[in-house]
Amino acid sequence: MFLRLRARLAKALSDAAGCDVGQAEASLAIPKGQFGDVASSMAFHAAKKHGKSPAEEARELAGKILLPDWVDYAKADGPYVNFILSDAFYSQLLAHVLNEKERFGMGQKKQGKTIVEFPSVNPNKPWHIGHLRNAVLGDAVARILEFSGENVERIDYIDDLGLQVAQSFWGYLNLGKKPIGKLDLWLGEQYVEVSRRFESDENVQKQVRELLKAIEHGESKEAKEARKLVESCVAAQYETAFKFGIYHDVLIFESDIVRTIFQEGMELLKANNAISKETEGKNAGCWVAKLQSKEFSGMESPDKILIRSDGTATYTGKDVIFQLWKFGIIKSEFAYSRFMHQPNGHDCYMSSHEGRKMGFGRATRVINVIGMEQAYPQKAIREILRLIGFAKEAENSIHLSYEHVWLQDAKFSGRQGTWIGYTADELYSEGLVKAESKIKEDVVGAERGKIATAVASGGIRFALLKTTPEKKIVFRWEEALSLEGDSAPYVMYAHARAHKIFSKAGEGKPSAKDLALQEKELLKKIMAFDLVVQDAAKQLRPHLLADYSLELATAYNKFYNACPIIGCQEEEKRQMRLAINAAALIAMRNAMGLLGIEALEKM
RNA sequence: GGGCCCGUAGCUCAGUUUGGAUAGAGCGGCACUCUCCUAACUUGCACCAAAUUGCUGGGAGCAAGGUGAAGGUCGAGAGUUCAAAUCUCUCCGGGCCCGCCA
Repeated sequence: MFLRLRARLAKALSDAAGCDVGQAEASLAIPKGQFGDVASSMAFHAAKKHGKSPAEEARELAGKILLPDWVDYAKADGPYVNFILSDAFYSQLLAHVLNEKERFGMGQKKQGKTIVEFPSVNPNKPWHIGHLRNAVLGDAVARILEFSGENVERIDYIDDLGLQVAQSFWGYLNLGKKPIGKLDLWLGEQYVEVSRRFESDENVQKQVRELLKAIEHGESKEAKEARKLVESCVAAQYETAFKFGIYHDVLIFESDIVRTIFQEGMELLKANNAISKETEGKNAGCWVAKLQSKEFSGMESPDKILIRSDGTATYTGKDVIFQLWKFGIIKSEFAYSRFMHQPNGHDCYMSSHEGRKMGFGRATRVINVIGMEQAYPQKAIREILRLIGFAKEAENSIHLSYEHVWLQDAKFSGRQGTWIGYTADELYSEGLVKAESKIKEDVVGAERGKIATAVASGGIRFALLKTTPEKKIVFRWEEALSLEGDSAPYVMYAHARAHKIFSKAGEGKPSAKDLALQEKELLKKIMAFDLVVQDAAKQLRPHLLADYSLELATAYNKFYNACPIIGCQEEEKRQMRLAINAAALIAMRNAMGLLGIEALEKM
């Protein structure tokens, strides 16, 4: 509810200081330490305007300002104006939270649609820890945007025409081994072997190339068989995704892009003179886009090839067309069929040869969650959109980049198999074992399993989410699976405590009076939730919520220790504390939901 | 050659967009809170998770909870500003990108 409080204070402040509301709003913050509940640095700006000292100005502002009843009083501390919140405000806050419940912190419904594309893993290997970072980041961003009021569509791009898939398919056909166990893992392990053969044996190379060509011609027997293999592999990968609460709305296959929308897209680019066919030089015979903006000026050759001289599309070429489709610029439509029913109750669809038309795509904003090493091609896509006159779409093409997960000194390589031992499934199993060891012995059966899976999944998600995306993560088992300190279980535990009290004694009465320090601190944290959601949504940074949920849990634990709730002798105080407890419970649950951490009622 | 990202406590990281008061957490280490053992004493106190008996001294131990203290040239330097971890410039260290690969 901070946003509402801030708006009111900004109005009063700008009236008193005689300046802009926006500036007044920007000057308002929740300070740390004991400087007041809300603080403004407005006096610095106003003082300059009025030719006074900031301290003098602050004194004057504090005396003059017409305060809403949410504020008890304002005081000047040196050049700052600090506001002390009133019992009326805290009572309002409690009533608001208890009333809104799972809607507490939500933003207003917005127009338009945002597509979030993630994690787009090659369909010939299992997800490893690095892929999981992408998936968890994309998933959390999607949850946060949805909560903040946006209409979100989760898309996964399946590259079923790549060399990697052809290699794996060749191995599947020729190595004479039958798939055992989880298909994605089997394919991944086999791919390491095929890749070795591919590099050392020219004959294998030739066969793989031929196979790739056959796959690219959609009608061939090989193409159909390869597609089936790819679909099975993605289904296996999604078993992993579901363990971590990650779901999608639709899968778009590269082969369908080539078959259904590519032609129209290229015609559009040609018609807008965005691309041209080179007749001489090293790119002779290729269709290229000439990237002329400043960002590309330092490059040796700012021409981006979209169609090779042999007439096939480059990766970037297909990506450009795909991006055009995401914005609804291309009119050709995919056919869709159901891919699978997901454990969250929603069906996930896929583009396919046959099926019905559905309303996917046509977004107003597109967020591609892709590693930062792809910054350049992503920039090229934006530039090409701009070149053909879609400036707004270019502006709304967002590359949500993140750094990779590292193994001490090595990177993950599908080809070299350095991922073996670090799959998302293995991480999850280790997490389960670790979680099991912490659960009290008297918890048994289904309940025990439920706690263990929630802790393993939530713990790993949190470990990957708490760091800002642009920082690389060096993977260490102990840290990824840490259940102490800055971790999901810490938050989950605080929630379970609050729930226990709630289930025993109810939600009390939302009336605040004679608040203790710990009660105030907790209420102020609860108040800040909408601000954090707004920031996280605007900046596309889920780690802000990870931080917030830790602070909230800490504030709750301090409150819990300092203020007896159920056993409180004064009935009025008891009712108030129950209300604070219930409000904290709601705030914790909502924050956890945005991170994809299950809010258990018992641990 | 050009460009992007990172550098904050021993370790792992928030804070940098939007400049504002003493730079925040977690881990590890230290001292408590808690449990057990042991020796002596006996007055009060005990509310929510856990437990059903505890408290003080000595010893040992557990920790998804709490408390306290310790730990900092914010990579270096300069500039802008009333004010710089935050903005600008230069430099240092690390990573990544600039393919008719994917």
